Amino acid sequence: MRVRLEDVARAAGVSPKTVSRVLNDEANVTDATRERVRAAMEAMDYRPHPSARSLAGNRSFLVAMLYDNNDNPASTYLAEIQDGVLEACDAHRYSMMVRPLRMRDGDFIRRLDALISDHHPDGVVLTPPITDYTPLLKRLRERNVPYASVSPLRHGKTIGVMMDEQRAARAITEHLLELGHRRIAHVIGIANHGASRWRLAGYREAMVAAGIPEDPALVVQGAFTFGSGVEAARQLFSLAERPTAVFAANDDMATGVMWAAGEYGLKVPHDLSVCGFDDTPLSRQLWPALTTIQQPSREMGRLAAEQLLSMLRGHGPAKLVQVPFSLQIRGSTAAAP
Amino acid sequence: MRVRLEDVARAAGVSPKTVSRVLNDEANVTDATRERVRAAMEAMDYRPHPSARSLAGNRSFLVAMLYDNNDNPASTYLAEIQDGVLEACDAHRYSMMVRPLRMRDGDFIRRLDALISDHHPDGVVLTPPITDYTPLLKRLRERNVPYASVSPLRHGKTIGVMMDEQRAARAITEHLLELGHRRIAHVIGIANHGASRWRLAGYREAMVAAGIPEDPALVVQGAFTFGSGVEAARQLFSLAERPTAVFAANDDMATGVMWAAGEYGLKVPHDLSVCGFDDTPLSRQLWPALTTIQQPSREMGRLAAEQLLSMLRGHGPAKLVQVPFSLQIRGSTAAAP
DNA sequence: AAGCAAATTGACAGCGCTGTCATTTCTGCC
DNA sequence: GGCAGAAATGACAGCGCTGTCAATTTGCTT
Repeated sequence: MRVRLEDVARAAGVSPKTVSRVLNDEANVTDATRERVRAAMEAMDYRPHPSARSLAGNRSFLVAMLYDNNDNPASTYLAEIQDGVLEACDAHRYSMMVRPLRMRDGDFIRRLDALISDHHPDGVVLTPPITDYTPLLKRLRERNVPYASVSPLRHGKTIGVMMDEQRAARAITEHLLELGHRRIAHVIGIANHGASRWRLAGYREAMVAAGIPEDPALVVQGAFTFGSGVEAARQLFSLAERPTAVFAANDDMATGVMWAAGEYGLKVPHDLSVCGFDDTPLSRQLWPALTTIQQPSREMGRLAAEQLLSMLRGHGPAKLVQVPFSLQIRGSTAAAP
Repeated sequence: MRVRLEDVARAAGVSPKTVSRVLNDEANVTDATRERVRAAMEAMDYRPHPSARSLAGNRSFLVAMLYDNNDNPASTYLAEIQDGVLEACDAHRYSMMVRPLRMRDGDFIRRLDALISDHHPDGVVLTPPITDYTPLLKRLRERNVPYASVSPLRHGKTIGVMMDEQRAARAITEHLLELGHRRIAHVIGIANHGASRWRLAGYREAMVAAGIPEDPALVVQGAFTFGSGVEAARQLFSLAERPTAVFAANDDMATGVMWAAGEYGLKVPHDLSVCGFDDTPLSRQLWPALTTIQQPSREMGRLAAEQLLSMLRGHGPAKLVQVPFSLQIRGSTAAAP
């Protein structure tokens, strides 16, 4: 038989309401009472019934994680964020549900409404690129559902987590410059994604600072996929004056660049330096291993959820926390030929 | 203000209980009444409150998907299954929660217990490799939680979904044999995973049928990762008598094999044919594209959940459904040199 | 047309919690 | 020591549904 709050109350010699107060960390309970109740809960292995809690308390203890599984970045990235969000939710005894939302499909606002009406999440975690989709943000505000974002494009009053991607991109470009490279190409990610913009901006910033005029032929469009990296690289390698280094906006594209280098008989890193962004597991498995920027995706998911939860629980003002990046220098970059 | 069941009842001129019956597709409601109630629900955009439903009805309308994020196969595989499970749950208005369970950690039974006590899932979907972990299955039965499995190792009374992986592996090996290959190597996946066993068995079956004696040097251990594929291939390419074809137990390892081929100056498919298993997005992006077995992961997730739900809803006996595979012949395999 | 079983519908309590507000118990202070 | 005000605790209703069982209606027989 299930242990109920009432049973705990009887065991601890207090009223059910007091047990409820302890359960919810409310004020106005003496330490002695609190301790007694805690002990009773522990002893009886009491587990509050989430449905009863949410029915009576008018909150769901549910966080929904929204992602776009159409236009999405690498699925390992999302999987890691998901793990992080889950960890934070678990820690605070919230449950989490995941929700794919295809923004290209027209009905996503209806699907969002259905999610809210059907499940009443207390809050929502947004992942790129839907962190930046204005109609969606608007609807969430209208419906009064708090949200936290992972790597949002705008940093206004948004809460969540971000990394200084522009500075990271600048750092990795500077690494190439220090190795003596001058003709450094950049492969852009999907247009309009914040990640693409920042990384391009960081690349440009470093080049300008080094006094190298921009060569438009060296900046080519990709789409975050391996295949788009291959395409972009073929374009670059067909140039009369080839680049000696390529900075791709993510690891998948960088891998594509390395693949294409093989096709053109270019040895990495001897003839061509390549670097990426994200530090996916793949990047370490390549040979040579890929120089890249480590982005702590799992941790970012955790922190975003943590901010959301601290807001939901009224623990002071939540903010947009910044996580550090780290430049992982590996075998794919070397001195310019 | 929220529309409640009572409001619908008033609008339809029936008792709340009757609306409840319609909501739950129960018997003993005349078609006329049912229709009237349905119309009222529709008109008022009624959404039942899940917590109230589960509190009163003693069921949660929740399905948990369990996976091992430690020892896991490619995360895209899990992501696809997750999408499929979600689709099925949505269709039947169940909610879904995901649950990583690291079987290498000792506390996974405790974590499973916590999941059950905290969230009361009505059922559980198991993904490889935890489909086969006996203590876990035992605990689920003890706790009386129904489950469905994706690609379970044992096919006893388990419900869920499977593919005839052995026959698929045999088919792809036969494809290599038809191309004239005799020295065909196999890279095994993580030991004990059902996938590894079946694929090895299918390979052997085809070789035996073709009358080719097994050369133990051609069967090497891998671990489903790109890196392990590279390692395995290096081992194979160092052999005095190299294989002319390699069948790797999944696409990631096959990609590793192709990578290593580049290191050894072997042109795929001219000098070496390579094939994989899974038909991951990556396999199409490679050049040459990878010959592989298409496994409908998303569909498998959906079907497994569908079986579970039909069992939960008492819609006849659920079973272990089988999905077809399809051999995707692409550029990475060609006639033996 | 009466009579009976089966089908349909409804009344009501209660699932396990929390919100509201009343009550009791502590403080500090003159 | 007595009193006001704050802090701690408790009583009780009710969140939105469903299970149980009783009441009513329907369909069928004879």
